[in-house]
Amino acid sequence: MIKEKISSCVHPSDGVITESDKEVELDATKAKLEKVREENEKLKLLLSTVLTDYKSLQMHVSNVIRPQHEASMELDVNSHDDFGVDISLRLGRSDVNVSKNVDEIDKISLERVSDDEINEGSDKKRSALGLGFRIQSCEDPCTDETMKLDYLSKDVKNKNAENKCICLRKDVKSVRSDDQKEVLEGHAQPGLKKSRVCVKAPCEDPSINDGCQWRKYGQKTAKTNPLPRAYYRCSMSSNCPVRKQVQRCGEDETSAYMTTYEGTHDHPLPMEATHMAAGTSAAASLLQSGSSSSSANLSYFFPYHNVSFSTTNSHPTVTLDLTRPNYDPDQIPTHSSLSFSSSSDRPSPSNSQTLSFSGSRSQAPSSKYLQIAPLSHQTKLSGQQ
DNA sequence: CGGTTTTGACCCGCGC
DNA sequence: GCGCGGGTCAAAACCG
Repeated sequence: MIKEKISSCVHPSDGVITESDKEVELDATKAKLEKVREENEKLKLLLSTVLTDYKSLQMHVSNVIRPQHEASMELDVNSHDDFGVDISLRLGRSDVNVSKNVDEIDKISLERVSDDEINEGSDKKRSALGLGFRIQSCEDPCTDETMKLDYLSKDVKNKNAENKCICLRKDVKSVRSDDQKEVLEGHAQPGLKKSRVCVKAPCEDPSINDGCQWRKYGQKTAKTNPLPRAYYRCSMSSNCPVRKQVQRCGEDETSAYMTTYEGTHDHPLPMEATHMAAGTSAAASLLQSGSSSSSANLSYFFPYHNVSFSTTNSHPTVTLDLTRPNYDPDQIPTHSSLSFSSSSDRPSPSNSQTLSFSGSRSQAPSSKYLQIAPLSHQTKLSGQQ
C-alpha cells in the first residue's frame, strides 16, 4: 500500500511503473525514514539535555527560595500557633513543608472521605488542601503527591457541591451564603476578610486573560469612584466561588484597569491559567504569612513588576502592578526591587485563600516568567463594548 | 435557544 | 436603630 502511494505520488502522470522503480523509491523512502529517525534521536537527546538543565535550574531556584521561605514559615508558626493551616500546601511547588507533612495531609484526606460531618477545624484543613491550581512537575515527587491528595480532596468537595447543585435557586443562594462564605473568607478569624490579589493591567488589556471564563453578574458605581466597577464570577464550574472585580483606574482611555481576584477555583484550570498561578499563589500565601522575608519569592514570579502589600477594609491584598515594569535591562531582577509595605493589621495565616490566573500581557521584555496566553475568553467592561 | 449582559431592587455589614 | 454604600440577585434584553 505504501509502495503504491509512493508510486502514485512520484509518478502521478506515468502510466507504467516498473518493479525496479518501485524498489528505488522504496530505498529512498527507507533512507529518508532513517534520516528522520536519526533526527528524532538528536531531538530526544536535545530534549533530555533541556530537561536536565531545567531540573538543575529548578533545584537552584528552590535552593534560593527555600531558606527564605523556611525562615518566614518559622516566624509564622511562632507567631500564629493557633492556626492549624499549613500555608505551604497551597503553593504546590518546591515547598519544603509539603514533603514533611505528606503523612498528615494523607490523614486529613482520609478523614474527609470517611467523614461527612464538617467541623470548623477540618474545614480549615480542607480549605488549605483545596488548591485552585497546581504546578505540574513530574520531577518533583512531593508536588506530585500533593497533587494527588489535592485531587482526592477536591473530589469530595465537588461531590458535596454537586449534591447542593440540585437545590433550587433560592437554596443555592443559601448554600452560597453558608458554604461559599467559608470558602471565600477562608475561615478568617473575626476582623479579617478573605485575601485578595489585585492586578493592575495596562489600558490596552483591560481584561487580563486568566484562562478562565467569566460571567458578569453586576455593575456598580462606587460613591468614591465615578467609574463603574464590574463584577464577574467564574463560569467554568457552576459552583466555582472565584470572583473578580474590574475597575478602571482613571477616566481617560490610557488609564489602567485594576482587577481584583477573590476565592479558589473548585475545578481544574486550563493550562494557560496555571502559568502565573504559582506567582499569585505565593502572593496569596504571603498574605497569610505576612512575612516580608517571603516577599523575595515574588520577585521570582514577577521579576519586572511592582508588588505591594496592603490591607484595605480588612481585606489583605497583594497588588501586582503590571503597568509599571520594575525593570532595568542591564540588571538581572533582584529582590530589592520589590516594594513591601505591611500595615499594622496585617493578614493572618488563617486566611487560607489562594487565587489563580495567568497574565496575558505584561510590559516585561520577556515572557520567560509570564507566559503570554491567547485571548480566548475575554471579559469585557461595559461601556467599552 | 442557550448563554451573557444590563440594570433596578434587594441584602447586609458597618459606622454613627 | 438608622442610613449609607458595596455587593449580589434576578428578570428582561441582547446576542451569536
